[in-house]
Amino acid sequence: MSLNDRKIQILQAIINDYIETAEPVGSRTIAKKYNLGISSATIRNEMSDLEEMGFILQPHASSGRIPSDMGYRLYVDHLMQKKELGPEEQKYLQSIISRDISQIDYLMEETAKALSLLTNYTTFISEPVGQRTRIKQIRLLPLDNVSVLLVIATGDNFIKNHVIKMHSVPSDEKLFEIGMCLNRVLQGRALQEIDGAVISKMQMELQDYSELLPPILKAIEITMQAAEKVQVHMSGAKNILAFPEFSDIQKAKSLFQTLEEKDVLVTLLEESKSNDLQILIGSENSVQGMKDCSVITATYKMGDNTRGTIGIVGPTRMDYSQVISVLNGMVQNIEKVLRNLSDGNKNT
Amino acid sequence: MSLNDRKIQILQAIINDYIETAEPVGSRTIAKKYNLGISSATIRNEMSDLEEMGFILQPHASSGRIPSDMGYRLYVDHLMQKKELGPEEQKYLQSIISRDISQIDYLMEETAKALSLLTNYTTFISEPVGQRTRIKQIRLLPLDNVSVLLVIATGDNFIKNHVIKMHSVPSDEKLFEIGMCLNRVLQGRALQEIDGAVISKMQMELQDYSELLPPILKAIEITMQAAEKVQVHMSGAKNILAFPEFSDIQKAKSLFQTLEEKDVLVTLLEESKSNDLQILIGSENSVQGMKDCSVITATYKMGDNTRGTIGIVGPTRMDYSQVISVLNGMVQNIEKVLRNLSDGNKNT
DNA sequence: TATTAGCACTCACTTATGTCGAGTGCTAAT
DNA sequence: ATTAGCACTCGACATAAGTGAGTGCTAATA
Repeated sequence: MSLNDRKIQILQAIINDYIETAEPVGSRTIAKKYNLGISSATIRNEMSDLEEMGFILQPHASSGRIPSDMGYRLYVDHLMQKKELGPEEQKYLQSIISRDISQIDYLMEETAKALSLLTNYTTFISEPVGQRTRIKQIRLLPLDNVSVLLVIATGDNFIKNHVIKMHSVPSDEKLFEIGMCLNRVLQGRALQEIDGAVISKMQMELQDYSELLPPILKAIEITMQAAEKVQVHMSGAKNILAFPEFSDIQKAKSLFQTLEEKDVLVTLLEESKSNDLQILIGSENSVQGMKDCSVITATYKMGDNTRGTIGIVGPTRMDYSQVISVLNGMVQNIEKVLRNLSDGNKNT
Repeated sequence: MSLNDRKIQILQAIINDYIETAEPVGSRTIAKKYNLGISSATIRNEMSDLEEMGFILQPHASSGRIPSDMGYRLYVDHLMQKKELGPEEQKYLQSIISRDISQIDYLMEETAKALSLLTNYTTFISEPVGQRTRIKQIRLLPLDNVSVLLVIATGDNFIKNHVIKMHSVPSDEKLFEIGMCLNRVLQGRALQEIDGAVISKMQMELQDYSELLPPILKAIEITMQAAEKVQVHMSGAKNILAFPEFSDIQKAKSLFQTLEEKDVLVTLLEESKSNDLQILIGSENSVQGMKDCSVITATYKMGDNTRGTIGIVGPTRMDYSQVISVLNGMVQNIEKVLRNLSDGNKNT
């Protein structure tokens, strides 16, 4: 029993129909709707074979067939034809990009919103992260007479701040001096590389300010820890409720539960980071609680090794080709915006 | 027909029972469960009166009664007895606070999570905002050979950054000089107070750097605009799905829709800011799409005039007294953390 | 030999019907 | 003023019958 052309045609028909209607599809429907030139009886025989091979299954005896995860996998890998973006979608993507976005979290928020609106699935997206764990530059600034501002620029040009409270604030010059010293010693280092040796070196150099060093080091630690945390933005969670596969409130609730745990999403996105495009269908997904969903992730780059990931979650019966095309379009857009942000607007 | 003691007892019984069971409560239930020393027939007569007065209503003829918004209002204003926090709740609140939280958005996130966990309702919380629109201090720092970092401290000691890209970066000293000038002119001003006069004054003082001023001003504008946007964090949206009043997927979906629009939430929280505690019951709520919900908001302060608001949304049949006690406890906790943050840990 | 028409059978879904129980309002007795 | 009693209402639930989309199998056909 081989997967001949006709079987593939039938499988394709089943998948297309099921993606559209969410109803198990029967032999007669296929015979009528898709002109394959064969009768429903023949289709029935072929479907029986397809089921035996594991590409489709029956929710219950004497019902139509639905694609299995394996069926979707075949579809995604070999059958699906790539859709091009429609003009109105293209226009919409443009309109997102055209606005003046310069705050990274705002860009993330808007992107997620746009994607969930376009696809009607749930979107999440992680900020671009690269050399974020390395210290590029440190500064100390006097803020008022009890506060010193610690500014740390990380390797991927993200900025983190921390206000340090002190009983008395050293002069601007002294702070500058301390800052320069910190810079000399810590530049290029990650948090976990700041060990005893490094600290005692700083203590040596900053003997005159020995009482200032501990709070500053503490602040650096806190700040770098925060910097290492990857932010993730989500949008369109409500879309889940529109799908018949989640009309059971319990199912919807448990998926929501999963989506509310940011750690899970971060892990998921981080794991996908090495692939430009990754499709996880149903049980292929390692996240418990998403076994009934498919997740499509796409990675966007921002020069060097700085990258972030977008994920779209939907029922396994999702419109893979549409999501992929929208995702590709969006990745291009984001990369364009980020390029503008990092070197396009020099001094103008 | 007056609202005598007995009627109030009955109303209270109805409300308590309905909050607990979500089922319309009948006269016989009350007679059996609450020992009021009167028969179900008498209760029936009183209930008929209470309905006429508008405190309760019948979902359909020949069913039990449920409280009306007006009934809840009476309950909240006069009948409800304030609950004290249980020991395990108190402990839980302590455990949230005891952790070392120094990043404001992390504090918000954790607070929201804790509240939604404790109450089983949906929580949202806005960051503390005060003199955020006023510039307290401006600095310019060289970052690398194409980037200058703009640091703005706002009146309420929040820090905003913006990376400005330039073809060539002036020396440290020059940037310092420019920064000081900006400081002199802009300190204490809000974005909308930077008018033509102010700008030309800066142009005068910074003649030598005339080509640098426009991008810097642009960056200041963008940064201050971002600073004015109030961040709001939400948690526990999924809890909505557990309530029978939202077992209709459509209803749940439309509430989700509302909750996903951050602007709506921000407005809601901002409007409540002048009250320490505010309770909006069902139709009292001005937000369309929340007419079937009650919203309890509490405001926390952080010295001066800096304050933020916490909101908890649930069905009108929510456990008002529990939410209020948890909310009060949490406000105290947050204020403690914020106090520590702003002056408790001076130089230690 | 592959295909197809025909047929019996399955099973979810819908509709109709009856029963149950919690609840009400009214009336007459206490 | 209160209460017991009674007729009535109406949603919830269970049962039964009918419908339709679907299947698998068999025998006839190209």
